[in-house]
Amino acid sequence: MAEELVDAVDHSILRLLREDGRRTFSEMAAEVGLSVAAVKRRVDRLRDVGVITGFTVQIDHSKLGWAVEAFTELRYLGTTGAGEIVQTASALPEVQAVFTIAGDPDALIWLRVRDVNHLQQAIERLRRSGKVTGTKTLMVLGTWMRS
Amino acid sequence: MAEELVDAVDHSILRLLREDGRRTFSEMAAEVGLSVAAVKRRVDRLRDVGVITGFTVQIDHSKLGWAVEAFTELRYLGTTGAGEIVQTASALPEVQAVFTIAGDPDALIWLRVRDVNHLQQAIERLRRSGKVTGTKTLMVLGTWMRS
DNA sequence: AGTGAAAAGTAATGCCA
DNA sequence: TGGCATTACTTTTCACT
Repeated sequence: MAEELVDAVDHSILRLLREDGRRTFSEMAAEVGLSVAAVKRRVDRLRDVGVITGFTVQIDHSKLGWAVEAFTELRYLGTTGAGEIVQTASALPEVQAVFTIAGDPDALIWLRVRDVNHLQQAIERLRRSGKVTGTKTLMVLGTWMRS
Repeated sequence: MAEELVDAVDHSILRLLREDGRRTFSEMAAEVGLSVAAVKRRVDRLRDVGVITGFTVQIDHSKLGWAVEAFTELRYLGTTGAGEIVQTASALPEVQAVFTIAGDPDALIWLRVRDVNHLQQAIERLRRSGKVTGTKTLMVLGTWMRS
């Protein structure tokens, strides 16, 4: 058995950074009971090994006028590869995420749009952008996300 | 027409923070051509008006041993309210997000689990946790997320 | 709204246990 | 790996435009 990649202190640091990605090293150091330098070294290491892939801001998109969310299940021609699905779908600015799926459907697309009219346009562009054979769209009424 | 909540400079700042949520004010100030104090004031304001809801770290969960993702579509008894759906589903630690849906299904649950065995356990707990009448699970093979 | 400068706090680095 | 001390930056605040 190899040494574990992430110990309990690392998990505490990750939890603190999930709650507030701009927490200072000194604040985290006080919480986990290490020095500032030790915490920085752990965070640097977590980035190096790829556990931490980045930091980002959380945005309320409805306040920016993109109030409607939906998921679209896509079915593709049997010859279509996962890479091709991601490439064509992610080209649309309305596409927030692309999940390729085992079985039926072939992909699940997370869309964020201004309104229902905009949703229709986005779905139509999705349909035309690849070898899409069918779609089913789920309109999101409410969202809860962890953290 | 009211004054716009977010102008072009704010959008630039948001883009910079989406790319790296720990960017310094001085770095952003240089990018957008304002003083450090002006950028800080805008970020503070974006938080105050609720456009920015927080900052967080992006994590590669597969490196932490949670390698499997899935979406489960849930159908509930007709009497079940959206609040109840979110409350019961979000109680499971495997649940990453809950989307309540217009029509059929009633909810879409984003799950993150260690392995397929763990997925089965999570789905069984979901089924028993509320007035669930049916489920359909989509296994995620690959994920692409914007930014 | 924005600027510039001072004060306080934080990050980054090197050296030693 | 972690602690400590030093230096360089960054954040924060405030008076002024």
